[in-house]
Parts: sequence; C-alpha cells; structure tokens
Amino acid sequence: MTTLKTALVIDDHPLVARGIGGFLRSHCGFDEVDEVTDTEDVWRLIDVASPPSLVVLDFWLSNNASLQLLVELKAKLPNTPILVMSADGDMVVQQKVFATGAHGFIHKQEAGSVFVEVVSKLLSGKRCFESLTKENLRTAQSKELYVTASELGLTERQGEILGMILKGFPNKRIAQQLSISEQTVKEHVSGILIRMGVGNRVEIITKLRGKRLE
Amino acid sequence: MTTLKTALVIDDHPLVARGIGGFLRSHCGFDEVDEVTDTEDVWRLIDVASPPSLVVLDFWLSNNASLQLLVELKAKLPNTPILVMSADGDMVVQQKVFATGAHGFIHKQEAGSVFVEVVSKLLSGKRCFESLTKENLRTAQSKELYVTASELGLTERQGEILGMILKGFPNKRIAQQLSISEQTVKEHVSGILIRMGVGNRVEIITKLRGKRLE
DNA sequence: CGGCTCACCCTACCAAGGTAGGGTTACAAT
DNA sequence: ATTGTAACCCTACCTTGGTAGGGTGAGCCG
Repeated sequence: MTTLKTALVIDDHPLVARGIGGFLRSHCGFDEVDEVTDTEDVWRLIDVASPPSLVVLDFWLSNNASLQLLVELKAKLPNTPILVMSADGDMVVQQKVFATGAHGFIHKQEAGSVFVEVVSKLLSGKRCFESLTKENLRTAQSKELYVTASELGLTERQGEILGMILKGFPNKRIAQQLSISEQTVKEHVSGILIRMGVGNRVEIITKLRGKRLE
Repeated sequence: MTTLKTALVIDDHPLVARGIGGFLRSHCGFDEVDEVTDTEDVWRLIDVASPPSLVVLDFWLSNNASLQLLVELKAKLPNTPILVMSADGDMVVQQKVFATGAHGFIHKQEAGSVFVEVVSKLLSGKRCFESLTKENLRTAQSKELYVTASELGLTERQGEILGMILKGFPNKRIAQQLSISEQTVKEHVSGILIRMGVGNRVEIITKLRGKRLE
C-alpha cells in the first residue's frame, strides 16, 4: 500500500488556503493537498477510507463553527492530526482549541520555519501549542470578534485611547504614553463614553468583552 | 551580570523534592536548586529581585492550595516559567493548570528524557502540555474554561463580589444588591485586589478576560 | 471667507474607587 | 481560653475618573 502524504486545508480565504497548500507541498513534502474555502465542501472531499495525513483548520468563524467542525473532524478522522491556525493571538482562543482537542495551534503570522517544525511534530504524533509572548497577546483580530474604532463612530485618536482602556490602562498612563495631558485623555474618554452610551470605562470593557479592537 | 540557572522545587514529599532537585542539577544543568516542602517557606526563599529561572510545583493537595499558589507565583514572578507536576492523570487537572496560567504540565511518572525536554522548552519561553489519551479527551472536551473563586484563593463573599465586578457593577450597586454597606464592599474589593496582585478593578477584569467564574 | 471638526490645553468641581485605622460579632481550631 | 479568620460596620483621607466651561491652532468644505 502506498502511503501518500496528503493534507486538507480549510480556510475561508482562498488566497490563504492556496498559500498554505503550496507551502505544505514545497516545504513539508506533501504529495497532495486539498484546499477548501467552504465548510460545506469539507465532507465531500474527505474519504474516510483513506484519510489525509494532516488537517489544517483556520479558526475564523464565530467560535462555534470552527470548534464544532473540529469536533466533527476528530470524530470522523480519529487518527489524523489537526492543526488549528489563527490570526488572533488571544490566549482564550488557544485555550479553547486546546480544550476541544486539536493536536496543535499556530499563529498565522508565524515564520515558515516554525510552521515546518510544528507540522513535522504533529505528523510524528505529538501535540504542539505555541508559547504566548506579550506581543502575540496584543496582536488581535479574528474576523467575527473584531470591532473597529470607526465602526463605533470614534475618531482616530479616540480609537487609540479605547485600545488602551481595554488593556486596563489608567488615564495617567495613557497620557504619558501618548505624550499629552491627562485632561485631554479624559476628554477623549468622555467622547467615547457618549458614543458608546455608557457611563464609565468599566462599562466600556464589559460591553466589549470578547471582542477585539482594530 | 551573571545569570545563574536556578530553580525552585515545591513538593510536600521531601524525598520527591530532593529527587527532582538532584535531577535538575545533574541532567538539566541547573547551578542552584532550592527545595521547599512547606508552602509557608516559599516566600522566604524567593528573592523577587533575582527570581529563579524555573519553578517546579507539585499539584498535590486538594485543588485549592496549589492553584492558589500558582496564581500568587505568577503575580510575583511574571517572567519565571512554572512547571506543574502531578501523579494524577486526570485531564481535568491539566485543564485547570493550563487555564490558571502555568507554563507546562507533566506527570510524575514520565520518563526522565521527557522531563528534560519539557524543562528545556519552558526555559526557552515555550509552553508545554502533554498529549491526551482518548479516554482523557472525553472528559476534557466537556469542560469549560472556568475559574472558581476558591481557586483564586478568595473567600466565598469575595467570590460573589468578584462576579459582580466582572459584570461591570459599581460598588454602590453591589452594596445595594447584597444589602451591605458600600464600605464593606470596598474592603472585599481590596481583599480581591491583594489576592490577585493588581491595583484596581479594571485590572481584575482585564486579567480575567475570557474566563468564566464559578 | 465663515463654519465646522478634531486635537489639544487649562481650571474647577464632584463622584467613585481604594487605603488606613479604628471596632463588633460569630464561629472554628488549638 | 485564646487565637484566628470572615464578615460586617464606621470615619477620614487621598487618588482617579468624569463633567462643565472656558480657550487655541490646524485643517477641511461650501
């Protein structure tokens, strides 16, 4: 029996899927890589009798969809390692992926060499989760849980300050970091409060809980 | 500056602590290893100015103590990787350890070579958690990412108030809802702040972002 | 040009959050 | 019987957050 090295890439962005597919072929020695941009197509492409050696799954849609897909994939392909990718650096995402039983997690912006390493680990039956640096934590955005400042009707500066509020910074620190007076920060904060229809910064944070900025 | 490779081992079994300490010295190249068998002694041995390169923590007693200690260690030694060990193979344990923010987890009965590998990973800033067996997976999947008040070392009342803080309630409203004075609420809040090693309620919220209580 | 918004500055004021230092009760452990 | 801890109360004090009501200069638009 010929054991071809095959993979299935699931990502809603065709370009990304193509890019990853190509990378697996050229740098990881895969013989065949299928690329899927629609969850509907996943099951058509999977032949349970000869499952892929690896599944790469983007963590893009509202949590449920990708996690649910992950669960289904695990059930139908019990012996296939699943690598989940995300542009979102949030710890919570990785935790959920971990808890749901993926075999690995990697950030999209990670260097190619790291990617190769992770893939080879998964293929050898290991699990692999990334370290979270402080920078990673800050780089945000996964499509559904992200909100832009302009979507909230905020000015550029207000958006900048909103970001710092969400990190828990007090006005004084925001002022220092932006090299403006604390009073000016307060005025920007007041502007944000009015725009968002809330009474204080704590409500801003709880209102945007689970979402990410910019 | 001379950067010695130092470690702190926390285990209530003296023999185990000695064994692990010796192993770190002989097989992992540590220059100095402190061994503690009593949680009371932990803080005497830790010099925050020159923190250890690694902390090895046994998950021994009833959940509370070790997780609480873990939280405190993270607060005081933000840059030191913490490896939690356990003789208990239950997935839930690892899950909790992961959620509470340890950098790695390993079973005591694991082979020495694995131990070496895990330690070197942690020292290079990575996180490392063990693979899950199929039996363990089932229990893991159903578990949520939650943190209980007692795991944070909080009293019952403090936990109750923490929940309201996370909902964005101001002290006044908390007081009304619990039918106690606002001052008492403030004192509970202060207690929570100290336990969690932060300076104000906003930091509580940002610190627990994404986690659920109770 | 005038009218507009945005970013920035100021003083002054008040409310909310948090600390310090007192104290009382209840209840469990030594 | 004493110690310890949790929950509750108080006054007093300081810091932070937010509002109100002033003002300036830069830039855009009709």
